[in-house]
Amino acid sequence: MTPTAYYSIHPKFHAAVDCIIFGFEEGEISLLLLQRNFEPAKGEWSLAGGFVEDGENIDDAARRVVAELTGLNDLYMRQVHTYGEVGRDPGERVLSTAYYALVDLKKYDRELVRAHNAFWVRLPEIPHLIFDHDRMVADALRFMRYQATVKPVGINLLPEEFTLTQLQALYEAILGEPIDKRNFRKRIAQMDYIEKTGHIDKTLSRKGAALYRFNREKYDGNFKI
Amino acid sequence: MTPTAYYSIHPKFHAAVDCIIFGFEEGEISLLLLQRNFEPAKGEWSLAGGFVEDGENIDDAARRVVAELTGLNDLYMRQVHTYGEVGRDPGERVLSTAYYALVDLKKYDRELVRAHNAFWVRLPEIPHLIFDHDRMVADALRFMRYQATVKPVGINLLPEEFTLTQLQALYEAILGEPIDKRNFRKRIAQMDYIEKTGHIDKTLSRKGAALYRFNREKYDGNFKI
DNA sequence: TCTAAAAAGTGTTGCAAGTACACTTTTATT
DNA sequence: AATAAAAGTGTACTTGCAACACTTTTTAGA
Repeated sequence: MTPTAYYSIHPKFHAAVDCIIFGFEEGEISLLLLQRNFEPAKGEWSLAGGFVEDGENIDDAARRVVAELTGLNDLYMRQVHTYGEVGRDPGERVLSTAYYALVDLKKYDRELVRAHNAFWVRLPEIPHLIFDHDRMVADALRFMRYQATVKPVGINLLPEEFTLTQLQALYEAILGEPIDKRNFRKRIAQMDYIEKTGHIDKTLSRKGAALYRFNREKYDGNFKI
Repeated sequence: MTPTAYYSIHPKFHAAVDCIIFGFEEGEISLLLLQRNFEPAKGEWSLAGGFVEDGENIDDAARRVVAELTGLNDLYMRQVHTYGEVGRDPGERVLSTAYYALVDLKKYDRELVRAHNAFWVRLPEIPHLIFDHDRMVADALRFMRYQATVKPVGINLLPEEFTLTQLQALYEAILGEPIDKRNFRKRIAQMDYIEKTGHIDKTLSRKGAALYRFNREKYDGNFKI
């Protein structure tokens, strides 16, 4: 068999990425959903998705989809799972790889979102989605919550310098449950990669709150060996 | 745009599954590797792989690849990750989803393995593999080891009734490090889904060892709520 | 200037889980 | 009867996690 025949006897498929784009603002997590204005499933709610293009890495395709919709680059983005059931897209056979991303709701491009017929929906109010997108969201949420207990997921959602109160609000939003303030601060104190800057933020409190910063070098260093 | 056009303007790709098939016997984990007798990369070592076919779920494709090579069905098998770098397969663009499986080295079909030019290689002796297969193995191993700390990965590798010594040997092989016998037995005793059968195994020891059984109903029940 | 309000900040105790560690019991074999 | 080989067993220490409430600081407004 020639090299070309080795490949060509096998079928090809559309490869999609579906992005579970979580937005964070004021202690709440939202999910970016699109109302489809095309078939199949026109009018129904779906995740932000797109097709992988020729010459495009699959991770880059996911980044592109998020950027096209929100104008945001350089996000925290992770692959969740690949869904390859035969009938999952009733239109044609499509293999879809799900990614989740976390974006700052203060920074996204409102025009782009509106132009795509997209809307931010708070987690408890998520409607039923098309195809297997409900399952994708559930899988992504579980994966993100697990990761948040292990690594500093979502630090990119905070300003460069942030207070511990802000950080706690972020984690409470991600995990979906309240955290004890003293225990939280104890845990953060053990992480040498979250360091006090010496600056004080007075905008959110009368007393003033110490500002902290995420030190990526120290964080990466913890896993080098 | 017609529904068909919506799909057809996008490219299609070959979809592969690559299987990290771990075999267990006598306290050691091996990996099933193939020496490729076709281009590209003829003569080099690779994972067991195959292409997803029309009308075939991707999970089923992975099961089929393992079955074609070992004759074994109904294994513990989990999706690890999808690799979609543009140049990962130098022949053509192929998106590959990696799965890991755990099989019993006493049960596989030797003829099938030989016919496929495949060999079991013990973990420390794994050679360099083609493409990004080295990374796949590393990812799968990390994933399996994490899972083994959380759930009873690999119970299917043991006989229906097994001794705690056998179970410990399995976990030591998976995790790649020795485990304290007393601590291990304490941990197992807390798992109500691993239950004593009342039978005694005398083949492996003079004193005789109590036989245990994995109770799937009790295990699944632990996560129903 | 005194008071009230709002957010930041701070320790201790108990419990559970994990880890380190070594000897006794049982029985088949010689 | 002695030996060998594997099974089986308990305690003390450490560590991480969870529960829990008051004080400090400062500004805004009376």
